[in-house]
Amino acid sequence: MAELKIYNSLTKQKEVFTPITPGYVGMYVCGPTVYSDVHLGNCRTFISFDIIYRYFKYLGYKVRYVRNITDAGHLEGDRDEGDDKFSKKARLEQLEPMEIVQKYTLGFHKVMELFNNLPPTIEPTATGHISEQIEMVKHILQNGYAYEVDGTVYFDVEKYDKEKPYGILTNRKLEELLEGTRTLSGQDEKKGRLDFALWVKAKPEHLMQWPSPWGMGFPGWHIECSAMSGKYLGTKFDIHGGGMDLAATHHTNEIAQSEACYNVNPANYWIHTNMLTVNGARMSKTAGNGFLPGELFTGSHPLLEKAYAPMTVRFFMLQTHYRSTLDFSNEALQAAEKGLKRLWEAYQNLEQLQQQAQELSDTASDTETDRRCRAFIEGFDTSMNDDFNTAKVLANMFELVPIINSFKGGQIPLNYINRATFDLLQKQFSTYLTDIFGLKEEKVADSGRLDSVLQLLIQIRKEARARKDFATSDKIRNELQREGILLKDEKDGSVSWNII
RNA sequence: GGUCCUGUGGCCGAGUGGCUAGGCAGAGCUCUGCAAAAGCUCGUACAGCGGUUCGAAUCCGCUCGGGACCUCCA
Repeated sequence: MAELKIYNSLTKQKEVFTPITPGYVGMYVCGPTVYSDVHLGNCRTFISFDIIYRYFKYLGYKVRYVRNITDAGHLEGDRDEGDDKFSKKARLEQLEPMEIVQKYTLGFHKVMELFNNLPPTIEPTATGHISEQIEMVKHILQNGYAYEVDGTVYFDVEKYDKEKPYGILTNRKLEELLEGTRTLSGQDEKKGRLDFALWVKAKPEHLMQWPSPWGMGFPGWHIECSAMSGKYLGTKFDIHGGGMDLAATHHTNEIAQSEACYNVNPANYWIHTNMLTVNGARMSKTAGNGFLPGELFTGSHPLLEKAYAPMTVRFFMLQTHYRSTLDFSNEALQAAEKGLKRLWEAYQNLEQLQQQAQELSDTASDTETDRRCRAFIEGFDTSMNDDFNTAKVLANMFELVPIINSFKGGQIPLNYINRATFDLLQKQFSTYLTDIFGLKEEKVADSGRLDSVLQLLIQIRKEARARKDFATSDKIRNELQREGILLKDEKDGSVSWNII
């Protein structure tokens, strides 16, 4: 197996991936908070990790992929008068908090399915792991890195930092962080300005609360990921992932919690995906510039000129490396749409050539073409092994497209390559497109009946052309085109059609 | 203010110290009754200024521009 290199945010360099247990990968990815619809930026992260998950499987690893659902009430701000997100939204919509959770969890799953993301192998919820979180808080208290104030438990960042660097993930010193912290309004029961809550005391009217050794309350912002990753992957596992925005606080605190509790950094490799931007600014819930997947698929967003299919968006994302920002625009999306279409046509051409390829011999009649094809195909794995460089794989695929199309169109004889090369080409083209990149062809509804109707029209047109009645033949083609159906006269005299 | 990232041809975007990614758009040609599709050919880009080097878009420094994080957010 070739070496896979992954950029590790912890060490700021690419490292060869070595699993803790040979043949197995444990991966934890921070999932969504289900109090509103996921926007496209969220989707980008989950699509990126879906590709990573799929690639590990392709490499033959058995992967345990854990992605949580955050459904426990977290404070809005760093003050105890803050409402929790779920009860706030619940009052707004006159629903129980768990109804909100259910609604948006289902919505999230639906979106993931539309993007053809594979489900994680375990999808734990924070509310389902309250006791695990309480246990972990107890441990941290016992180890002396936390303190309780009137039913709320805080993590003692300054004490922790004396023994282990707190800002290790984002390369920051405690003094710098302290300077950057804003002065908080209201009375502050925390000892240190950077201290964060592990457990929060709930007011009586608070809708989501659970009993604990410190009274009724709910878990803090970061403890759920620590508790659930520890439970399902062990206190030390291979990969922890999430969006870059989580590194500075959420992941920094996760590391501190695990170190304080188990004396380990939970993950060997930290992978952070970059942000999706709109007009150069980050897409986010609070900025209000978020695109909802639904708005994209229907084209109902004011900034969109038309609707884009889920697979177009997925492909669009694959054209950029996961650690680069990606800017969202109509032009870029339209380019992606056309590019993907071209890829699918080459893919179909390859399938059609299969019959002909049966007769290929073991020797290629043009070793140069054969060699080039092999080099491009072998480049797929090489590029993926270099920190999952999907953009480079696609570039190689596009290099192969004119070659494949020329086999089909007859510009290049198929026997320029040998049988083994053809088989490899077809196998890898298909594997990458569908299994690793997770792309699928958009279905045309009721194509069976439509096809027989079209075959009739194609036949009539053919007869018209035979007697040089081009007025009739062009009328058929033009009228169909107006209805969104494109006829193509192939080289061999046959006629094919597709939906524009 | 602090910590980082980034600036590539009309647009989107890979990228290794030397062998000019790729996509979209555009131009010409071939094929075609005409189209469409497909194929072929074409643009020699790397913010600016210095430096290191035989050689830099790629390394270093400075300047200018853009962005992220430091506050819930993938």
